Amino acid sequence: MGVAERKQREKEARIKSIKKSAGRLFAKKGFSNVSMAEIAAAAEVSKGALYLYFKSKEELYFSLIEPILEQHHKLIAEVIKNEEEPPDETLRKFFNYFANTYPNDPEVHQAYMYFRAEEIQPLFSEERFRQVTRRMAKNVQMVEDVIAKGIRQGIFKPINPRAVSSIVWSLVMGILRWEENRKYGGGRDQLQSTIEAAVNLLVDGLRVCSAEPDRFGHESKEQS
Amino acid sequence: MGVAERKQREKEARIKSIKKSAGRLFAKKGFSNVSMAEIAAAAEVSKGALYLYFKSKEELYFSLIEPILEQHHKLIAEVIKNEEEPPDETLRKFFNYFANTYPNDPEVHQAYMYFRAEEIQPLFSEERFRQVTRRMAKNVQMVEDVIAKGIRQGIFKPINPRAVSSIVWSLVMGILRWEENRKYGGGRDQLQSTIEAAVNLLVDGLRVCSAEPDRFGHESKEQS
Amino acid sequence: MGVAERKQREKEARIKSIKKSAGRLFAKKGFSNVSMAEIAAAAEVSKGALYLYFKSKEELYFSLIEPILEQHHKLIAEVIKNEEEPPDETLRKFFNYFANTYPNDPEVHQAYMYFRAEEIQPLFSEERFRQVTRRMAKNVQMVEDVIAKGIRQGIFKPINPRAVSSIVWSLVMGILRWEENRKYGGGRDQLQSTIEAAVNLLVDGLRVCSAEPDRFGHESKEQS
Amino acid sequence: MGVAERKQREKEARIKSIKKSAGRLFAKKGFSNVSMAEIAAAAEVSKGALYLYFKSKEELYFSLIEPILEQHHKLIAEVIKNEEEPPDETLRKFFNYFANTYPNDPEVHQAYMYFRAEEIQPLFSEERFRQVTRRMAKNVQMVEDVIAKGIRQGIFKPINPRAVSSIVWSLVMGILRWEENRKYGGGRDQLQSTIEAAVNLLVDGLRVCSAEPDRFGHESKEQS
DNA sequence: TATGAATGAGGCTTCATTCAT
DNA sequence: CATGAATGAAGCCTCATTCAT
Repeated sequence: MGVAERKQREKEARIKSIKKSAGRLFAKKGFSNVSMAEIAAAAEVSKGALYLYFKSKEELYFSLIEPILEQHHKLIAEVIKNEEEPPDETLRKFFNYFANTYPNDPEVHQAYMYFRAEEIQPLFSEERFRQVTRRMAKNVQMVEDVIAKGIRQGIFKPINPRAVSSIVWSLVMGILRWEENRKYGGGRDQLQSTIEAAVNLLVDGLRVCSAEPDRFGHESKEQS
Repeated sequence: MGVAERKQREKEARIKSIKKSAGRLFAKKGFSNVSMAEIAAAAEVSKGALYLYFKSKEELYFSLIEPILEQHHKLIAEVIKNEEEPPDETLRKFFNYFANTYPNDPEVHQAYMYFRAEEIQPLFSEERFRQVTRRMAKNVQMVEDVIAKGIRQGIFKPINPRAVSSIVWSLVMGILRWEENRKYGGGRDQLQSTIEAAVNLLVDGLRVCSAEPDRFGHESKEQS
Repeated sequence: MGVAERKQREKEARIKSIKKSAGRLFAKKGFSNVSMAEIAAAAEVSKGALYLYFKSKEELYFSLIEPILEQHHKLIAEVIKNEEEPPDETLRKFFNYFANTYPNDPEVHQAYMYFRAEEIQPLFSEERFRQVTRRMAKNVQMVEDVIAKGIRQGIFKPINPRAVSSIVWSLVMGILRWEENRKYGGGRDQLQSTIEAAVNLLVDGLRVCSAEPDRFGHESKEQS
Repeated sequence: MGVAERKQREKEARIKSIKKSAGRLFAKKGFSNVSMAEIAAAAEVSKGALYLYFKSKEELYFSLIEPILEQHHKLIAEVIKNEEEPPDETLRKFFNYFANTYPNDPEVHQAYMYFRAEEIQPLFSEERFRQVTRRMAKNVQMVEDVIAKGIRQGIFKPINPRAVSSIVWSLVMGILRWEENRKYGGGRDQLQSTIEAAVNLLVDGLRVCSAEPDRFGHESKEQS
């Protein structure tokens, strides 16, 4: 029994190690520029071992993408269900979610960011591809809902919520990518502060900029 | 002489054709998923001809990246030198620059977007790589200067200009990518409107949100 | 012009050389036991060159099988159209066809003999597979027709022509294989004489033999 | 003791099961297209267990071939020793032996049919290879002896007995293969009837046929 | 004794690059 | 200059075999 458990643990550790290495590499160099041999070497397993756990390179990639999409979905769903919460707060949480989870698993997040429809589609089975895009679409929809709620509540200006959702996702993904490049270039890690600045700008931009002086004072406190 | 000139013209046309085809393909499928044979076929030249004009696949890629960086640099330099122009207007122009030029040459812009330090570095000579990153750094610096000017002029809130510059670039790059994926997925092309919405949000977010009602009225006109 | 022609000739020579080597190897070791690297080495070309002329290993194999099937078909068709010719003579020609052509191109014939439905099917496209089996069926049919004619003419005993066709093909293929094995084992080449003996036995066995009614009656009892 | 016996029995059952599965698979797909994993799964043992009983894949294959050769040898020896029996009857028995035993164990017989000198030699140790070929040669010799006896007895025409032996073996092997392919193609199983038709034809062809001298003369001219 | 995870050699195929024409 | 056939390294994947348990 103890043996079986240990084996199970070891197996899981191995899978995790492979995923970690693969995620790092995919994130660093993109899907096609990473060879299975490279991944195997990074994970310190044999080439063959990769295929013990993942049917193919695509499967491995997918196994990295999929849980992130799932995770995002859940997170946002959770937040959105909180009807009490002001939408700007929700947005802040959304951004912070990335700022907080990204550093724990940057590689995997990046592999997701690196998802490019036109590059990936020919490599994946149609079903897999659709599965990913559908999930992504849902995630976008949820942000859209937050924005729409804000508009209904009169907190946000009446802007096309779908456009804002695109902007929000573009902004987050863009920043993650940007900061990663910066870090790689030797710059300091400023993900947290950049994300924070971004969400502040965004929320300020979205907000119905009030006429009352004290409102402004209140806002400037938040932004500082 | 006339012959020599014609030959020269033909040569240039050929190079242009190759670049166009290569740009389109790189943008569509990424660097590694495009073969030289594909590019040659698209440009209607022989594989060998590619190597007459470009030392390698990397060189060809670089030849696409480089002028864009140069172009960006010049454009922003131009704008920035216009000391009279309000910085928010400058930002608007910056975003519009992408919205306007991208559709003309989406391939090349995208090839630039795909430039990711860690992916590209192993493919390029160290010198080339440094050249590109240096150029990019300059571009970032120029946006930073615009923001700084806005802050000095009291038009923008006092936010770390470097952070804002990162955000601006992240946002633009993120949107281009995002919209490309959306387009590929069969969605309508909404690059123009998304960019416009984004810059409006950004400028509103940056602006010192005034207490005067009419200022607000003025702003909302711009945004609508 | 001369250059183009020479190139064409060289190309054809190369293809022929590849086919020759491939045929020899397939015949010797079967489809799956031969590697493309082996074929390339035997043909003294690079691995890549194989793919200049053949899309895949299967395609190469098919290119060896197909013309033989075609050839057989034509030959038998020709013979059969000769309505004047006694069927036993036709059979003799059929056997001699193999005895005569096999030594010129033993490898290719063997690659054909080596065709095994269950081994090949999973490796080939459904269409290719059907194409081959259909052609084979036609070839069998033609021999059947010869036998049927002989029976109608009263030259052959009334035996199920389809069974005889199977036997004829089995016999020819069996002998080619058998003799090849013998030759490989160091034995003398006796293909010609074996084939001749076989066809003599076969024709004698088929022929309405005895003049005496009761002898025939006796035989037919045995055969029924 | 009882335990030891049971273990022994279990072990033998296991070996038998492995051989059965392996034979079936080899027959269906050929030597190289069958993986050890496949065999293990079919036999419901672990991959490792295969190597407990067989040193290698080749050894396993050999263990299937060898007893058949042995069996053939014994059977024919038995038959031949029956000096009383008319040789045509012996031939009939020989053919029937295949027709009767093949369906019980088609896999193993086929694995034997696939034995082709040039394919197998590189896979086996020299000693093993020689062992198999020697055994086969003996088998051929025995058929030859039957034919020779028939000729001596005046029952068969005076034809080269060695040639006839080759033909007999070629015919049997050819038919087994042919019928297997037919069956795979969806056709009805006609092994029994085909074998019977074949032996009838063969015996008729071999037999000193006509009562009239000139008929025989005519024939013998053809055959010589 | 039995297992099956792990290994790594080797198979098919693609493709950047060269070079004879 | 231009071509495209040829090369061979490298990529993905399979599988016979081993070995720790």
